[in-house]
Amino acid sequence: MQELLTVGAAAAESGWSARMLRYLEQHRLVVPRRTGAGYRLYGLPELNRLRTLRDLRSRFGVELAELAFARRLRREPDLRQAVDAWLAAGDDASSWIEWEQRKHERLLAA
Amino acid sequence: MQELLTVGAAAAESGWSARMLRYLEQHRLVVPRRTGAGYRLYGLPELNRLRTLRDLRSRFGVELAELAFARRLRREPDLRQAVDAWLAAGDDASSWIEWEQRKHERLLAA
DNA sequence: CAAACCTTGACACGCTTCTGATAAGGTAGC
DNA sequence: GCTACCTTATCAGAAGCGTGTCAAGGTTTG
Repeated sequence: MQELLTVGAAAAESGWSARMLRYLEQHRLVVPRRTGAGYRLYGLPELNRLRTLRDLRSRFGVELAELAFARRLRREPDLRQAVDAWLAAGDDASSWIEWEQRKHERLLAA
Repeated sequence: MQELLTVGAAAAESGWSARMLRYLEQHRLVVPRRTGAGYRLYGLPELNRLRTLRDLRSRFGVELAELAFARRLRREPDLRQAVDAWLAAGDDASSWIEWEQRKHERLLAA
C-alpha cells in the first residue's frame, strides 16, 4: 500500500485536482486500477504519466484533442501523408515555385 | 489578372465562404497576398491549398486547430520530442481510438 | 456618381472542452 | 459509530471554434 495512492493523495502529489483525475480517466488518458470497493489506486507509472502530461500542457499549451491527433498522425499513414503534403506546400513561402509564381503575378498585377 | 481572384470569386471557386477565407487567413492557414488597396488576391497556389484543405477536413475530419498543431509539431522540436515521448509511453493504445471515435460519432449525429 | 464589390470590426449563436461545485450515498480506520 | 475519505452523477460556467451577419467605410468601374 506504500506506493499506491488514492485519488486525493495522487491529486496532491501530481498537481491535478481529484476532479481532473477522474476526467482524465474517463477519457482513458491515465487509467488507475481499482481496489475491491472501487477506489482508484495510482502507482508510480500513473503518477509519472500525470506529471508529464501536466508538463506538456503547461509548457506547450497542448490540449488533449491535440495529443489525440498526434496519435492519429503516427498510426494513419494516409492522414499523415496528406497533412505533411499540405504543410509542405505552403508553410513558409519557402517553396521557390511559389516564389517564382508570385514574382510573375506581381508583374501582371501592376 | 486572369489568375488572381478576389475574395468573393475565390470563395465561389473553392467552396468556402468569403467569411471563412478571412478566418483562414487570420489563422495563417491560407494567406493570400494583397493588392495595393488591401484587396485579397488568391492565385492558383492558394486555390489549391483551399481545395486540399477542404479535402483534409471532409476525408479525415481534421479540424483547423489540429492542422495548426501539426504545423507546430514540425516547427518545434522540443514539443515534438515531448509529444513523442508521451505517446511512446502510452502503452494501452486502444483507449485513444475510442476517444476519436466518440468525436466522430458526435459529428455524424447531425 | 452609383452599383457592386472590397475592407476591418463586432455581436451572436451553437457546440465542445476543461474545470469546479454539489448532492446522495458507500468504505475504512480509530 | 464518527470522521474523513471515496464513489457516481449532474449542473454550471468560462473559454474557444466555426460560422453567419450586420455596420461603417474604401475602391473600381461603367
